[in-house]
Amino acid sequence: MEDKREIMKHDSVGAWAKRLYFAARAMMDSVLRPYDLGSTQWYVLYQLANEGPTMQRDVVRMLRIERATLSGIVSTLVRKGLVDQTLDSVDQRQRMLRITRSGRKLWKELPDPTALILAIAFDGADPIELAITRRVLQTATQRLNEHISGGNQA
Amino acid sequence: MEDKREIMKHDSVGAWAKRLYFAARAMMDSVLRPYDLGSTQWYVLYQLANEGPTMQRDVVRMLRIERATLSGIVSTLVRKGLVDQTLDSVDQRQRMLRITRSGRKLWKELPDPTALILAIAFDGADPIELAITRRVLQTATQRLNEHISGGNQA
DNA sequence: TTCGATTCGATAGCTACCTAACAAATATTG
DNA sequence: CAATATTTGTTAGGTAGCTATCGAATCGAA
Repeated sequence: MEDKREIMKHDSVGAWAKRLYFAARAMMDSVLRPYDLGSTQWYVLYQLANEGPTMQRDVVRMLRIERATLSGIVSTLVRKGLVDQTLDSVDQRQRMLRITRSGRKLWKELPDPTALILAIAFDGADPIELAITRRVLQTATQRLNEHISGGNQA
Repeated sequence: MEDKREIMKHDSVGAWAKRLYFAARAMMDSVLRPYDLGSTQWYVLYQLANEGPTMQRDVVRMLRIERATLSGIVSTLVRKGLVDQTLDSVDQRQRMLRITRSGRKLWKELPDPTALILAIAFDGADPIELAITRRVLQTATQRLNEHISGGNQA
């Protein structure tokens, strides 16, 4: 009764990609839990703390998530008082996101969970093998994405 | 303004693992959408159709998800009439899951989305590179998981 | 200039994951 | 045997993703 299939079969690359993603998420969540922050909330804060005020729609592009997803995350951050969201004066459709004072204060206390994950997961790994892995994953991802857009549009 | 960080930095292995997982999920979802089934629901059906009735807690182990997560998925499948859930006669804590007649009927119409994903993503890829990739991902996952259990318990 | 298309954000409703807390059943142990 | 511990499943509440749809603002083109 051994385990067989998660996303895709057996112990395929796909199954391991999923497991790595979940392990990394678990680590990130456990680092951020004391601060009551989710992982994507952290990314938004990172952006605003390091690059300054950003249009909401640019954050969508950078994080590669849907507008609707970010909309919820932003409203959570606003509710917590970490971010504020104002109408852009030129284009009234767009919203400008800006970290608040208390957001910046929290940000200063925060560890960088991504650095920790990188260190634990890949420290000492062979750079060549890492490069191969990256390329294999990237190629597979591209193929799937092309198939989805191609198949649905043509 | 290029994209920087998803889970972990830049175009790290971790970031690509996440992207591959989401691309595969998107493909799986799009194949299953006409049948009104989610990906994990499909895995549960797969198990019950191919291995026969299974204890709920064994499904938890095989799918590597939390009891609470499966609980919700099972109740969805029961609501749809695809699976039934009965008390075990010996151990009244446990529930036995069994595919229903209409579940089996649906199962016969269903394509295998995992085969499709494997074909699109990895067909023609170098087996050696795939093996390397699998090993890199596996090692990284193990390291993260060890760190989580180790760090929290010791 | 007006009418239609596009863009941006919000909302509703869904899947899939998680933790925490609880109740019931069973196992263990003093 | 009784008290305690463990196992199993559910519920509540949270995060993170998605699609579909809507309304408001803006842009373009006839």
